[in-house]
Amino acid sequence: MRPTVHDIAAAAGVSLATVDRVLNQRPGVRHVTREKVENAIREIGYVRDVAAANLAKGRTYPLVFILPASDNSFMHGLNDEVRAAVARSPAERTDIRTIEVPAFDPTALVTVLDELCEERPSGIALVATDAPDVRDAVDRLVNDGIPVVTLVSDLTGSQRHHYAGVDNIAAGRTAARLLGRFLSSAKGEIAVLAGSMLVRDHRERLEGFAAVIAAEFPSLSILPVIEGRDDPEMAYMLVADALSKKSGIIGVYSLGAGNRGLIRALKEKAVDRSLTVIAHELTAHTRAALLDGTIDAILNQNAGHEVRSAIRVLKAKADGLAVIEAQERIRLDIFLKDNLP
Amino acid sequence: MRPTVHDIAAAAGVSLATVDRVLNQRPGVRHVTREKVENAIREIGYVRDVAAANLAKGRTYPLVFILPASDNSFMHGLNDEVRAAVARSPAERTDIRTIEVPAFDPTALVTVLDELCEERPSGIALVATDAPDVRDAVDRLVNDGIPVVTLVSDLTGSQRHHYAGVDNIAAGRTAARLLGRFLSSAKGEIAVLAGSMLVRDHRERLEGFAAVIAAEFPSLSILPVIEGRDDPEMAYMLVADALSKKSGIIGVYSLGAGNRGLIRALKEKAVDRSLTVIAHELTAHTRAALLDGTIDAILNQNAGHEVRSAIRVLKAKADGLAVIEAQERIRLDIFLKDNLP
DNA sequence: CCAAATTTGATGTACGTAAATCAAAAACTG
DNA sequence: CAGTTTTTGATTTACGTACATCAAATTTGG
Repeated sequence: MRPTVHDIAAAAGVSLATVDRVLNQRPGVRHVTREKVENAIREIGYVRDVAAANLAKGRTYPLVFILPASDNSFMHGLNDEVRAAVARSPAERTDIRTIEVPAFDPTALVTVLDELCEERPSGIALVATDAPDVRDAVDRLVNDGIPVVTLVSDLTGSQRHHYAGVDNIAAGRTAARLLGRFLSSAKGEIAVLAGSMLVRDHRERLEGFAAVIAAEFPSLSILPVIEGRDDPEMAYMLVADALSKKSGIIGVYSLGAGNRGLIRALKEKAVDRSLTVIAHELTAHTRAALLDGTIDAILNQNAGHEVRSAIRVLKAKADGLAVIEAQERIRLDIFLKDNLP
Repeated sequence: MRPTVHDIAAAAGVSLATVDRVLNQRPGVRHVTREKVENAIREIGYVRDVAAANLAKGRTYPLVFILPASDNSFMHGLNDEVRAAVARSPAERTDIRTIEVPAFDPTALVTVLDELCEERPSGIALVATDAPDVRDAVDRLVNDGIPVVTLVSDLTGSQRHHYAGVDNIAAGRTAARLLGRFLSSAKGEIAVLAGSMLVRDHRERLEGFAAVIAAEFPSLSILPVIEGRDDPEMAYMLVADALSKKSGIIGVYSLGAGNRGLIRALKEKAVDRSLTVIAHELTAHTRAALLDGTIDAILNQNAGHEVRSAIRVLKAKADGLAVIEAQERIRLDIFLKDNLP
């Protein structure tokens, strides 16, 4: 059986109360006694039974998720996952609240963050808009001792405790290599559809994509980025327009959301052309497009994993525990029509 | 605060003892009373506090992992993950034992399984060799009420409770599409290196691979499968031999283990040829080969996820709880040189 | 060396559930 | 309706930890 506090007390030759004082860093223990206990803990390999501890403490973790109010499938999916986490709340001792803010709006985000400074929840997860004001607001929270993790998109230069999302530079590079190899030695132009260069994840994907295309696929040239604000309608118009005007396009990389619009544009304007298309985020729309051949590959981040990881990290930080970075790494999924879940 | 057993007792107008009898299906409760309690549980939305229950029960789960004694990186990795799970045992209330059996040896596997029938652990996970004798031995265990999950490779027609591994047909199909698209319209032969057709995962990968190549890439033809028994030495000799004799080979699919040998053969015999190579399992060797361009893509199953999933499922089955299949789905990782972890 | 302050021990209660015991009540049986 | 069986209630202990209280021992300062 694993050792308990009683075993430590016996091993260290002190009382249960003293062990408790050491374990929970309460005052009133002499230095020598504290060391005796700590040695005993190490020697018999005691690890606190977290379940029992939480039971005794009756602790709950009030957490806040700040999500952009974007009308695209990915954000809806992210919302669903947070709701699923709320449903698991009783078992996980969490108490999760969601706040919606306008997308790509640093000011709104800062307002919300500053309000939370007062409320002092156990932890905050936010989809960051990458702006200095937001960074400062986050740093204020961090300095106030409130754990903060960025979700999906990171915040440059901030002191956030953790980023729960994929490596977007790697994602862009991967997209480039897939596109480049699928197109073999063909020569032509690549259209890139993004949401906004205001969010770091989109900027990084583009950066990685452009780097690999430039270095390894010189026969491909990248057209100026189309910013569709993750909005299906806007994406449709912009992409349809580009396809009409540019006849040299042989590939498309959609690195943001709003793929509904992209797919519609492709079906209307590119039926006769054999485009190679790579998109991000597996949704009902992109899945159908992958299956019918409109899209050739989908890069995906699993929103469920991201939400669960964010919660685990926030809880750990709230308790001052270490995070196993390797375990919290969010993988980049690559889907072809054959390995869809 | 979430409801407790006391709340149910009050709501149902019965005593705590009766609630306990219903919750833990103990005898001595009239049908009407039982229903009263069950209604109360449903109405106030009670969910058992598993942490508290486990604490009270002091329950542990003796589990057994049966792994093949193969000297390749993947199996070493699997072993490491099981050891990591052993390290987490105290926190997870598991008590995990590992048994090594000779690889591809149904008889040895059956012997071990039959011994476990006596020992009656809480659950068994095994890397199955796909043979009727093994299936019968597993079915005996299942009929004895012992939870059994297959790990990495499944067992045809058996009543095992769960399979913790990737969809190998999908994996084979994915490999075929990647290879086909990377090779574009090139014409030539594809060499396939497998471990053994005695294990179902390898058979299924081949099946999926061959199906897609035949249906969608008619310019490619598949050479007779090379069986390297997941052994690096054997794989080296067989692949080197094939590369020397067949000059029409333009692609290689390695669907099993022993890639150390494959890589050596490729470096020695195919420096001058531009082969497209897809292999399974990310190890130190395949990773290096992917980075230096010897391998073009790696399909991977995350051994850690498989082991953790197997444990979760075995525990759930031991307690007669339902498994959330979607959560236990093991994803197929696709690695290019750009998205390595 | 005495008083004050600090450190330690002893003990009890609580968290939510499991499991057991024994008594009381209710339901059946003939 | 008495006697038996079944069902229910009341109560207690336990799991491992947290936390509070009060008394006792030890150390410290003057």
